[in-house]
Amino acid sequence: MPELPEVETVANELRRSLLKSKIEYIDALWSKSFENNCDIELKDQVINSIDRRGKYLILKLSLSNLVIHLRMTGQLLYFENETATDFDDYIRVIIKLYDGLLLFRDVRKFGRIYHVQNVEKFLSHVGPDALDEKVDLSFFQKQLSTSSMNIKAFLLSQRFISGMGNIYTDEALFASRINPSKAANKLTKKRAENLFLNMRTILKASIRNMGSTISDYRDPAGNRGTNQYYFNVYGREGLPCKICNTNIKKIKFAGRGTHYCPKCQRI
DNA sequence: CTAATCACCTGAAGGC
DNA sequence: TGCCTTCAGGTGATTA
Repeated sequence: MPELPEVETVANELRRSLLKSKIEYIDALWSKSFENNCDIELKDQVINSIDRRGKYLILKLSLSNLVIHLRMTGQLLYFENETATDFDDYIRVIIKLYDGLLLFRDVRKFGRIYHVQNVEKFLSHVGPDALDEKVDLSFFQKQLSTSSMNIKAFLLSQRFISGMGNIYTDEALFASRINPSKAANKLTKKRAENLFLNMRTILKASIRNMGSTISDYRDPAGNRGTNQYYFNVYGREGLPCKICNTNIKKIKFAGRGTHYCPKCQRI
């Protein structure tokens, strides 16, 4: 479900309500949804800051950290005091605060809340965030040059840079007129630069639109995003390309549904 | 190293 | 109505 812009929206929303809140207890209704990798007591720890790296949310506590990945259908729902109204069958973890309630709702049970001591170590396999200032054009080009993977799998892997998912990868490749099967290390300098700029523009625009809601995504207040109204290829199979009028194609590629314009994105 | 497939889960949608 | 298949904003392990 959520990619970088959606997780960023969740982080921004949580910062309004969660900072300085103190944890009373955490109750995992579905045990796999909460992974405790750290012996430190959670009770009475204060949420000091909320960060994001790629699609991971990071709640920094007084002594340890909660790292959250929403995967496909995860949602964080916040209720001030105890006015929780949607305690449905899909609530997997209850994070009870002294002044509120944070519910982790997740239909497909893929999402996780990890309790960890060392975030850097825990996320050592994840590349820097796509919008991190240290990911500049030269860093991006250097990453591209290290891999012969196709560009779609490269962007989805999270290893080189993190935060791009299926939607924004398809959109960024279309905007850059790059075929998904192109090898990362074979992109021309010009195409690589285009991709870098389009990727950032598309991610930032979606953040301004509070993310994209296809079906499940909601922010902590239950709001939908509106960025789905601006897709150029995702979910537009059979519809005319907005540039050249050719029908947008959908194929299975890199294990995912992949949308592209066969004319604008020739191999 | 890359690429493909399965596994983890549930629900919605389409075909018959 | 119901059964069966396929698909879904993700990722990690395993196998070629």
